[in-house]
Amino acid sequence: MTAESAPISDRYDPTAVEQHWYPLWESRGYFGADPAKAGKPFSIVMPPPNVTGSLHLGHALDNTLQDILVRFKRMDGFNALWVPGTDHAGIATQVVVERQLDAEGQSRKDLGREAFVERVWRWKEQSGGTITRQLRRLGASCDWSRERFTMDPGLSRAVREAFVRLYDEGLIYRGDYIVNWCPRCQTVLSDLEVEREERDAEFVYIKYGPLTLGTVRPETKLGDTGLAVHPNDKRYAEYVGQTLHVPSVDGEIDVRVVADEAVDPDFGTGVIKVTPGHDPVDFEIGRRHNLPIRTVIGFDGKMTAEAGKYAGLDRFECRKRIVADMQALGLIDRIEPYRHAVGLCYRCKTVVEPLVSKQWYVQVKPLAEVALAAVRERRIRIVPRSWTKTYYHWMENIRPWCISRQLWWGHRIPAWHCDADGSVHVSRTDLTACPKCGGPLRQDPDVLDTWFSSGLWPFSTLGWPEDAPELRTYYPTSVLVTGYDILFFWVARMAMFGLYMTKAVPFHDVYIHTLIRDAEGQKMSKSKGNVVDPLEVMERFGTDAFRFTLASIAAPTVRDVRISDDRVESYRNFANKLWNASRLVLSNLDGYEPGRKRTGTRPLPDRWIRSRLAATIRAVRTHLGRYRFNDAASTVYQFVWHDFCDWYLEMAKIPLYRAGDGAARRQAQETLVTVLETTLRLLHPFMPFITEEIWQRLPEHGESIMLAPYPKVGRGHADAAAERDMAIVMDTVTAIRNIRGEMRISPATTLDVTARPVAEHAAVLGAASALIETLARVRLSIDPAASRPAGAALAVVGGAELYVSLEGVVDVAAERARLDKEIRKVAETVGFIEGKLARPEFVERAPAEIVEKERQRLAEQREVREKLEASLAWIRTSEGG
RNA sequence: GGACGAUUAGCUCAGUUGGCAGAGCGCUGGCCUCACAUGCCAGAGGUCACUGGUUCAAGCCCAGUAUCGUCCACCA
Repeated sequence: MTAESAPISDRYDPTAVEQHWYPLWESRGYFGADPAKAGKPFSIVMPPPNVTGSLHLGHALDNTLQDILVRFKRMDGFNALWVPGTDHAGIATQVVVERQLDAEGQSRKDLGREAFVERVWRWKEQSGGTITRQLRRLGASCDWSRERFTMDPGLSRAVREAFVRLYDEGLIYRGDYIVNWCPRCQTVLSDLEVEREERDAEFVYIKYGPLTLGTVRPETKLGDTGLAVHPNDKRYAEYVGQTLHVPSVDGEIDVRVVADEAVDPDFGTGVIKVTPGHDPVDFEIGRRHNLPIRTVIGFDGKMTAEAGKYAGLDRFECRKRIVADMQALGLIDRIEPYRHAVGLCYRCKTVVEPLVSKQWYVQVKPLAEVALAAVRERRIRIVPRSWTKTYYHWMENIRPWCISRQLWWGHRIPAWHCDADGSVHVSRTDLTACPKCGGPLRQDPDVLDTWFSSGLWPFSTLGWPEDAPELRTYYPTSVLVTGYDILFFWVARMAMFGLYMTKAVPFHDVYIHTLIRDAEGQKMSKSKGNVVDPLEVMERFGTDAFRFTLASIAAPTVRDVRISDDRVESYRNFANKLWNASRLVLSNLDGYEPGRKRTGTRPLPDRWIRSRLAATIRAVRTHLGRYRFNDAASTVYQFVWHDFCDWYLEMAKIPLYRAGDGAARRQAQETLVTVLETTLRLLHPFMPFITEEIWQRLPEHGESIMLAPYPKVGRGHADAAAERDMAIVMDTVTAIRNIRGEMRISPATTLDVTARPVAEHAAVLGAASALIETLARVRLSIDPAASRPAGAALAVVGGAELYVSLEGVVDVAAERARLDKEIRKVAETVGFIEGKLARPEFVERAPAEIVEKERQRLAEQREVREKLEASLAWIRTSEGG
């Protein structure tokens, strides 16, 4: 495709462009990484989305940022790898399939384990491609040939390896403890999987013989095996050690009174009932004092046979009944309203029931210590730093991790039970006969917590436990990019497992980005109906605009961020701006000779824009290196729109459109092409599609912009003199335009302006007079000795006076108002600086350069004020006369 | 009960080591100027939540207050 082919539309049409380039990039293998290739390795593993999920804004942000980094590094000569993949998401996926079955009037039990798991695999095959297709739509340049799924054979092998190693070292064990049980999902949950929610409840004061105590869970009264008070509580000292026979709902019961530090004497009556079977605190108290466990609520959430006449009742139904019964028996002292936090299953929001059961645990304490040290010693760098404290706090207070789940979808625990001799065997390979007695074995029915396999992700995806070349080249990975919501779930687990399994950090940097909310600041959720669909946004505004929005939103210090159409729209306009700027360049290239070396010195605007470009490149590289995506995005935005389009293109039109001077024209063409081409490469990681499309239309281009080098800045690219001189020109133009605006003079009118420059600016203004004449629509004469013509407005720019002749007649009132305003502004500044310089402390203590700068500024501003005031006086006299 | 974050223009938000307050959108006025009206030019608009402190100098550092938000936590 060339500039000479079909006319280019004045509207950028993202859809066609995006559909064209992605498949081409992918099929040409640009995303593929080769461990044997040259270049310093740079690697990222994608946080694996749920295999059956679809793309939401969080994924879009997360993956856009990763893609920006990977495209940047790849262009910059690194051997860059981005591993994509998906997670089997045990409980989440199982819940979805169970709902499907439910709609068909079936349950997983009806199907049986094997058929159910088969069904989940089918669902995975069916919907599994959705999110990866959507990631392609987003432009994600990951190496799809290395796509992984947590239940792939290789990764499953890694899971077993990890499990066996931990078991062999005594860090995995099995035991009866109180757990968080979800009666709906029929599984245990880890502490992290329990959400807290404030709810209104009743605080019921129950009489236990001579003692009275408050509880929010009266139904667990049936499981009480003791009462507890604080050891120092004198009120109840006489009862400690006694066993009380007290009337209850079902005759008399025996409860032993114990003294335990866990009781807060100032809360309620200072007495608590101890139900070791249904409360974590009570469980611990029970253990300390050898109180028996009575389980009165079953795994189904209904009262057990132990509950006597309440057996079979739903636990909440039972609560109401038991309160009514106690009231009838006069066992209730009083009831108070009470607000407290209840634990909910993070998947289905069912109230979690604490129950005692036998589960598998990882003793993570020793792993956590190593993971803690890695962050403390900065071998893992968390960005922004403020998250390290949260990480420390969690790691320091870590408790055993319950890893077994009573689910069917997931990695089955590699442990086999022999019913004959009761032995348990953990193995990397499937066992069929008991190694001890030769008898039959059955595999443990439970599966592992999803996060167990995700915790291995950074190295399991690279071939671990094999000594794979990928692992040797790309591990430890360079950076992990994720939201703070899974800092504990995932990042902490990877840190622990990575260090334990591989003796190396799994990643050098962890970049924790913001979470996205809707325009009202609400958390997005399907139930609220406020979910912004990224695909719809891409459809409406284009992928590049969407990506740029996400990058501009990613400020490192921000926790939550909102997204609104306005913002995406403005970046859609930005893409369009770039498109049209390119159109201007491409349609003015006749006579341009690509290979030709430039001759002579460049004109000021060319030197200036090249210097600005260099500064922009430098800033973008710095910002990306610090994960300041928003700063990188806004820097390049400012450069493209304001420096390049608003100023340089307007200036370049002069040599471009003026016939005759071929050399000047070619010089402008060379700068236009160079700056545009470099800008496209600079922008490519943010806006991959439009940059490739335009780049391919340039007169000289390679195979793909993806393979082109990322812009670098050499010494000598910065041109301070050009920037300083251009500032004078730009200020002059702006000052004249300002007068034009204030006076309501049509832009079509050419004005006469006389400049009376200070000596050092005379040359600059002289050289740039054609520029100023065009940009400000004036006829400019420069005269160091000029005096003010009659009927001219005045502007003061950098020491120079500009007399803007207004067709001989100044709109006196307007000019006076304008001058008044200017003078007020300047006077304020003068006063401010004078005040500052008047204080001896400032002059004595502040650095000399700052004091000197202030002095200079004061002199300048005073001069400006004088000139403006003289002009105002002059106006007054002409007004009066 | 802890911890963390936020409070800056009408709105949404930047502000990296203290040295004259910034952007986008919106608003006002003028422009269909041969890349772009998804545009151009100009402009208005801030006691940087509050109170103290440190400093020659504070949006930024320190202490406290208020409001909002998030996470963690076994006061039943």
